Amino acid sequence: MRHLLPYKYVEEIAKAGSIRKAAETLAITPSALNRRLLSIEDELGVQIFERLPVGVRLNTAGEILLEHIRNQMSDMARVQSQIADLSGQRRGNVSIAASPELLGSFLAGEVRKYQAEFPGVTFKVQQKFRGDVEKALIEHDADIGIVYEPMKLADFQTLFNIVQPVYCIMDKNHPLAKKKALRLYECAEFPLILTEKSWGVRNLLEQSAIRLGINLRAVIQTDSRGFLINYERETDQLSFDIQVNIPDNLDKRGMVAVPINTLDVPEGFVFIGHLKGRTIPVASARFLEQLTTEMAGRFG
Amino acid sequence: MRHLLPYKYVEEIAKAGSIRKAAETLAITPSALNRRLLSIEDELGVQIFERLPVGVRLNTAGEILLEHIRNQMSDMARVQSQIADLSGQRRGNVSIAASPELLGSFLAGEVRKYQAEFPGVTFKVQQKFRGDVEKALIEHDADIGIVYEPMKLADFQTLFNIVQPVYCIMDKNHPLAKKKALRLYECAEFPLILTEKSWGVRNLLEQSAIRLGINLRAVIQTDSRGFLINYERETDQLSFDIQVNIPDNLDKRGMVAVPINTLDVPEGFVFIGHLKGRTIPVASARFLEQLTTEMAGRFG
DNA sequence: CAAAAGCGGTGCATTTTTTGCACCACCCTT
DNA sequence: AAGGGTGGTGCAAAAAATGCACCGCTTTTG
Repeated sequence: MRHLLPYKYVEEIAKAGSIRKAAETLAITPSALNRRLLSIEDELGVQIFERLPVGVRLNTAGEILLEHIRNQMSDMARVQSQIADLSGQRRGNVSIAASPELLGSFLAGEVRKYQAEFPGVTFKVQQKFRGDVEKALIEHDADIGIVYEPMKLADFQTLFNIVQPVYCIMDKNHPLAKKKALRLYECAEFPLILTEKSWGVRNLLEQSAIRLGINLRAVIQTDSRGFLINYERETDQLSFDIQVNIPDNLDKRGMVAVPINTLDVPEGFVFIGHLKGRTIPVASARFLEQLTTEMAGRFG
Repeated sequence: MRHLLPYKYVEEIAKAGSIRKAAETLAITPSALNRRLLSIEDELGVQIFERLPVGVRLNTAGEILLEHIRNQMSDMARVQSQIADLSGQRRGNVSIAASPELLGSFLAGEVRKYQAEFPGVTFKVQQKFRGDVEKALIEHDADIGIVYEPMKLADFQTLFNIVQPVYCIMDKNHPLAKKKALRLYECAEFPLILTEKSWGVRNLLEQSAIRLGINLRAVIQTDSRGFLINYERETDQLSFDIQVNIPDNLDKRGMVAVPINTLDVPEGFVFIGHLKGRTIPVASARFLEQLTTEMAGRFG
């Protein structure tokens, strides 16, 4: 859309913090970009950026305008998506910001299923920690937010939520493998594979450990789910995950998943939704629908 | 805002139903306007208007786009208003769509009071019948809606509502003038000054009359409040209005207002609000605030 | 039934706008 | 004091938008 090029320029200048840098990434001359900015400010009657010796920075007026710009651009994306949908073609981009806990096999499977049906739809999946999912929505960096144990939900329009108990994953020959449910102190006797503290599961475990006076001993601490998958574990080591991520074929890999007593470690909540007051593009809305239906069917 | 000129063009073409006519009111050549439209459709990848032998008409895609355009333009107005407000100047336009019942002395007084404080603010006051107020909001023809006895409120965000009983207005020497409250059959014995049936007050009266088996005899029927004000009435004639429109100095004009028994004629409701999901400009928001505060104080 | 009038669309010359280049004044870091 | 960074500006070139004249078409009019 050529007519909202000025918007793109403002956004880029704000992001780069300098006209010259923005001009570079926009592939135009600083002089041209500068003049466009001046002309916008002229039309608006006020400055949008305050000029610093090292560049420019948005002022209050600029922030108001930038919010409008972001709304406007993503609403235009919605319009295009909706128009494309009219002619039967399902196109567009589904942009998801999710906590790392939710980026497991489940989400990947759902994306694949959706793409098989609508090959014209592209996906953008970003990993964001609990507090940052909402931020990504606010900045229109993502249409859909999926959070485990969110920190706040002020601008978050929840469309679906579900409880997700924490499971302990171990070798099928592990001493605890035959139990129906585990107490946390039982787990604490073995070497643990844990994620970073910023993950929701780890947070639940730590808080429970503090409350119960238990010390969790991490032999491996990582923030990478990929590493966890590829790591060939010792038979006595334990790891943790939420229900949604436990694959059906876990036993074929010689592993089992045992739930942890919810009195010890409370169930966490998964929230799925979008930014309050937004109408998201058709493709995103449909994927959201598929996601929640599937979740409700499998874990409701 | 030069960059949303294309939007203005699309809106005007849709309104005019013909490129040539639109070009005339936009003061440009039909050729130029046509090319702009073609370029927009080209960028969008689909036609926005279907071409008829007698002109053009929006298709579905065009309607989706037009809704976006209207949202976008009025949100830009809000941004400008908010930015202007930052620098201490209160500027902008307050656009009101109100039922004729509410266009009496009260609203006029409030507008005057507000303009005395903020001379930079302009007002646009449109009279709309009950069902059309909401329509004006949807089409972004007005920021604020004020309705008496609305027909539906699907897209209406109510910020304030208040009951408004119907009063009977008469000469101070009228036989009924000394009463505390009137029954409808008492009024029906005298010649009545009534508004058109599309007015909410008239509607309330008619429905009550039907229910009670009373016949209302209108000696004068008008849709003009101005006429009512200037009409020098016979001493036995009765007119009706809602509480909010009864001026303080009514007795100085030798008239009195007597409420009608609410068992006969139920109280009507006044709703004040704006379009759902909108953030209205600062000036409008402030005026809305003044309006509701004043109403609550005087009639709450 | 033919002429006239209205419609959207297009080629071309003209006008307006935007861009790129070179350069200025300024501030901070070195 | 020098060097590298910043935003801003005059001027010529490039690009985009516009107006004019005209086409093909359909509906309306006489």
